[in-house]
Amino acid sequence: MPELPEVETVCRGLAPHLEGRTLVQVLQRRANLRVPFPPGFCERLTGRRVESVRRRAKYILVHLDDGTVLIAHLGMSGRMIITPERPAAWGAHDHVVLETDAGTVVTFNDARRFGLMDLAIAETLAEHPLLRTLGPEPLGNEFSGPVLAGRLAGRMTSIKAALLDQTVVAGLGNIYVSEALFLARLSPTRIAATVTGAKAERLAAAIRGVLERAIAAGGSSLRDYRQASGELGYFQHQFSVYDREGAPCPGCTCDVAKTGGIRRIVQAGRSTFYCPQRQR
DNA sequence: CATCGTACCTGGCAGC
DNA sequence: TGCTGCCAGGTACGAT
Repeated sequence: MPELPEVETVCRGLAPHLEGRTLVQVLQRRANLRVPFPPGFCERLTGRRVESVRRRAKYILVHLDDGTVLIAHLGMSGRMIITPERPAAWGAHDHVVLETDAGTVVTFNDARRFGLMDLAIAETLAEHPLLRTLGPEPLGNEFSGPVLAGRLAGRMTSIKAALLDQTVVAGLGNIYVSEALFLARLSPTRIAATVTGAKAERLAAAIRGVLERAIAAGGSSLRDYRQASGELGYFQHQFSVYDREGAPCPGCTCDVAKTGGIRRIVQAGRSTFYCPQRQR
């Protein structure tokens, strides 16, 4: 999955093809993804004009002219494929198809089906169960060291696990949590509640910085992730620690033969990568 | 509430 | 060349 930078990249790729266009045909090629589609899914979208394509956390939000909002999540393996016309044959995991009055076709493809689509009403969007409990947007004006520290207060779990919790801060995933903790020089095993003051300032700045740089690079292309345009992102070449077990720490000068370089541990069932010398 | 383990689903890859 | 087991960007849910 795509984390915040990949979802942002997908939204930016979709916007020019969807905004201002009318959805002339919507196909739903199976009954459910991670959850069932809402009743009347295709009918409620067909004939509607798209006003905007936005992002909240890792959700894509497509606002339509009647106040309906299409909520889409890419899960781990979801992709939006844009083609100038309907493909000759459907792919094995092409689940939803949106065709615009320009003839452009957007196909939602998701092999693992951890993604989902739902419909909401614009006026009550923030109260939707999928969005209601989300923490602040890390690229928003309201996000800061003190805000982050406040949301970590009282949390006795690791800072790694806390940052993966979308109610603490929205949009981070397994890659960018490792990267942000490295940049902030904080150990992933540190108790979340101990990240206060200057440490929280460092972490908030690291989160914002790494997400901004990843978006500028078009996201990270690992395995099946691609931009909506089909292009690869390039941020994976800039990872400091993620998937770099045993590699030299880019911030340290110590001998890899002695330190073992970047270390991989498992927290809450997921890989974490970090430099034990540099991160405390 | 906070926290943890588990489940969901498919595909790619290393190792035999 | 198979086969097997492990791993993968996420989230929800139940148990404690």
